[in-house]
Amino acid sequence: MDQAQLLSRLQLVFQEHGYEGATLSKLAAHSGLGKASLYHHFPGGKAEIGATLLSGAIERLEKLAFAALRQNANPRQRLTEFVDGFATYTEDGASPCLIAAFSQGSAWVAHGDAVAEQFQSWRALLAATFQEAGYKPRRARREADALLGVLYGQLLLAKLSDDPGAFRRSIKRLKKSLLAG
Amino acid sequence: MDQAQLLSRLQLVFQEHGYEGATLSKLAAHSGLGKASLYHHFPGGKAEIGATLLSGAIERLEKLAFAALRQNANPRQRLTEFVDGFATYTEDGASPCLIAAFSQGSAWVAHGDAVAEQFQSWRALLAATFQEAGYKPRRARREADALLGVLYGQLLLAKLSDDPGAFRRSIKRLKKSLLAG
DNA sequence: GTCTATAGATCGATAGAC
DNA sequence: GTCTATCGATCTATAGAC
Repeated sequence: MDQAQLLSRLQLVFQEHGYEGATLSKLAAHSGLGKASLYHHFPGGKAEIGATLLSGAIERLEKLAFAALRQNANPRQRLTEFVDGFATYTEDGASPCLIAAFSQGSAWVAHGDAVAEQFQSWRALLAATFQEAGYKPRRARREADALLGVLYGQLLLAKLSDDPGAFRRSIKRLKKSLLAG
Repeated sequence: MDQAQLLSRLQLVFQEHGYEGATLSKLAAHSGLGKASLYHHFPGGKAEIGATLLSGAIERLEKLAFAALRQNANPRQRLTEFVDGFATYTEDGASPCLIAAFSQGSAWVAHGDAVAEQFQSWRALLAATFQEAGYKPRRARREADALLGVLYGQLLLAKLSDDPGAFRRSIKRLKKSLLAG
């Protein structure tokens, strides 16, 4: 099994149980490795596994979604590409995404600063793009917050309603309203 | 300390750490009671504490928010009252709300059916109200999903961005667009 | 109704064989 | 690089004094 596949299996455990609920026993069982093998790959134990997954998720979300906002296309085009990228990001099994799972309890204490900084940077980038699209600064920030809120909210909604299609439908809606508004 | 205050303190622990991360030691420490005392009040242990809090949260959300949708006012008026009620519900310290905290891991397995049924019922009620407001059935369901998604998403966003005001601002936005759209 | 003390299971983490 | 065996800490839950 290669590294990417191992990380993917470990990530599922964190997403399913949250950071504190993802015990080493569960991580070992779902990865097919013994506990000691996990410590061979991640000497820092559970905290290092979590940090590796979290930074990987941030990197992937940056590359798939937010990078589109830094390109040269017109602002509304960039925004719809961002939404598409976010949808792609969620397709590798990231139902309620890993970053949300890490926003609770001791995971937040351990890794929260890095997440919070990255998040604020993304938030500012998105607001700047709305501003380029013609919104005044204040309004642009609120549009950015609203868009982020919808994206995260729909992820949770898809799980609560046990309806994966709900997320895809809301993505289509979002793109339409972005192009229209 | 009365029962309501005890439940409120216990709820904070579940919201902070998620269901699996809310250990009896933390629950005892934050409630100011010993572990054995908790078992006196909740013979079923952690599972009963969780179930009590969850059904209380569902009841409160029904009463404060969704009940408004069952009244006789015109549909758009009911919808804005629903949004107001949802905002009120979140003010008793329910940052990312308890129901969201229970949507992970073993809490979902233990209490998920009750949550899922209640949630689908709420979702249908909200869709019906949008339908009364003039939307066709399909469109009404999507408006309902979008609204629920925004509400839940903004809760998470307020935590990630460490900006409680963001939620309040998005509520104002939502009401305006509901009245306009 | 609350406490201390503790049982038995499981936790994160390590040692050492292969 | 993976395993079994095991450590001390912490977990859920209980017993019994007050």
